[in-house]
Amino acid sequence: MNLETLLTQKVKEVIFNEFSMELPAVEFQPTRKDFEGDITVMVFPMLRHIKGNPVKIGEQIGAFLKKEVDAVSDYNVIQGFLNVVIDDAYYLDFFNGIKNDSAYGFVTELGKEGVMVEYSSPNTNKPLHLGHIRNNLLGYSVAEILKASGKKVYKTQIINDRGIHICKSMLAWQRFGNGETPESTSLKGDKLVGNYYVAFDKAYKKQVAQKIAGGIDPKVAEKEAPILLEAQEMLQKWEAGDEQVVALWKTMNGWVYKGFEETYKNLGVDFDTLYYESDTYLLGKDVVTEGLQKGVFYRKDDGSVWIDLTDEGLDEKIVLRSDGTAVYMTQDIGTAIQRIKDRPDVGGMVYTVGNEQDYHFKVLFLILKKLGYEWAQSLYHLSYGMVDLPSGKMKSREGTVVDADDLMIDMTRTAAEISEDLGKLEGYSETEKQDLYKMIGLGALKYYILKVDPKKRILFNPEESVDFQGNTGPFIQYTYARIQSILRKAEELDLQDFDDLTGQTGNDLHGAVGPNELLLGQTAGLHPKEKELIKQLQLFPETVQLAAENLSPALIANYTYDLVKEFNSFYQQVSILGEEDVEKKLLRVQLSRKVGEVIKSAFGLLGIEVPDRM
RNA sequence: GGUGGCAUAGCUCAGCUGGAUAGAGCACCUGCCUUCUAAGCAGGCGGUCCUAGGUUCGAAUCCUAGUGCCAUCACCA
Repeated sequence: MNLETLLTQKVKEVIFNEFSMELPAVEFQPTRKDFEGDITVMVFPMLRHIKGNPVKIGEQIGAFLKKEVDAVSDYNVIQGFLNVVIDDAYYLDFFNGIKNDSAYGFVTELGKEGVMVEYSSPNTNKPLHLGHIRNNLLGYSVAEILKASGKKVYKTQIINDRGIHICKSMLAWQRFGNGETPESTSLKGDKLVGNYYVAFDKAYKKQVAQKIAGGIDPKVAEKEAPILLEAQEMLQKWEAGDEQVVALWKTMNGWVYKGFEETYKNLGVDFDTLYYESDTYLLGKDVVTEGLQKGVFYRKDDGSVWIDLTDEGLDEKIVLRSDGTAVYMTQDIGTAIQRIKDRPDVGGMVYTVGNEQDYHFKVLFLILKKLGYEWAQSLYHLSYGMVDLPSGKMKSREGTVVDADDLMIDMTRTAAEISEDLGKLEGYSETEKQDLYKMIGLGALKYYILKVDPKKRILFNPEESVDFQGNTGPFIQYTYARIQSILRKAEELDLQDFDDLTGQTGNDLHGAVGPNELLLGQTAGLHPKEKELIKQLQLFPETVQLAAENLSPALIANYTYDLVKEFNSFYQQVSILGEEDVEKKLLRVQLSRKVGEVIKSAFGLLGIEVPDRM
């Protein structure tokens, strides 16, 4: 039984004995470092149910716990805080119970019901940028966390592969491209297409300026620029299935997909199923027609279809244009329904989309609820803050975006410079080194982004490089590498001694003392740092669950940082391999190994790899 | 204007369902590498938790109002 549950029972028991009162709950918190003890029982909240002096009540409870609970070795009361000292044996026992559990912290029996996590969902007219990186890292990580918490997860995205923005790039390429291809220019396909998106905007602005100079009203000029009209015409042709336009569209999208694939691969994210807007944009229409009959929607005189959400404190929202074409909302309705059809085991969905679309998703979920879909109540918008530059918002048309590929290259380069300065990679081949630099560079970037609460905006200053010291990815990777170094030496030193480190049964060196009784009979006790480490390890499973409930990788990042800080302090203060007492040495090596495993597991949830050396 | 989010050290951020003297990192200052990797450890400096009320034994945390920043309210996505 979990210690807190046991203590809760016992506290309730003593209160019932003394006051004939059934406490609804008992509150705990970890004891602050400045006081003696491990777990603190809060007496104040009990005063609502029973009358008395908090110090006295604390004393009564403390005495009872010490007498009745083996794990409680002592206690002290300060004000309304009952600090309980937990016996080393309890912690050792706990550690022995988890040390060989390779999936520690994870729920390995997945539930029947699946959850679909959507992320990335880019437009195919320009390359991915820093904003997409945050989106991708969050989506990937949340999917991994949900999986670890016991959910069956499908990663997906909706690729916005059609629309006027795509036509703009296509038209500009036709106009100014001279038949350029990724091959002929050695450019990534998404970059090439993105260039033409910018080229379109340039030409468009020029035309608008000319018209305004010619005395035309700016608003009219913006709508009537010839190149824009042409793009709109192209969209109509695309919708009509014009062969040439569709062929060009396929070609250019193909270039973009290849480029995206490379970026995703470098970033280390993946997907289980893909949805394309061009396949799904018509789906929602039928649903809207149905909803119209059911009275969920209504038609205005001009033929457009709307939903009235004023009862919910929202506005009216359009779901179909007067010309019968679909809007974004129409398509999202269709896509959601299609996904549940495709995967009947899916009971909920998580949409990883920036907070600028909060309203859109509020409306979408409401519509699906009103349409009577039960699963609509299990839809979540993982709404995250924008990534801003010191100059403000990133704008692709103005070229102020931080490109995803460039950023990854920069980070890798910085990691390489630092590593070379430190010069600890003797014996590594050039490819091994490059792999490591990338691992560290991306570790820094990913951690930097994921440690921040998703809903908060991030200010990214390209002038200041992401740190590699302190609360950073590389710091945690470094600690992992240190641990691996210890484990390598431990094996070299005395393989026999550490047999059970690798999970093999091996011969028991210590005669009657089995691994689960390690140190239990000893008087020496645990070093305070060892105890703190075990306590921190204890928190991992609940942290995974909490992160899953809150869809927050930041909780995992912060947990890992605390664990690693604790380990480094331990590492500095006690000798591991230099310890003479064999049992202590063995415990310390095992502790180190477990910390390493948890770092690896936790970072895996963030999509960050860990190195054996660095 | 309506709605939603955010506001904590010079900077970047933690602070779980209200609990003890509000914590980290960066930056700045001081120590520690002939001993398991110094991308580290130990310590110092640094706070009107946006403001004003309220609830409570107790508020950075909950409620109300205000201020500031951001987003959104399009037959855009």
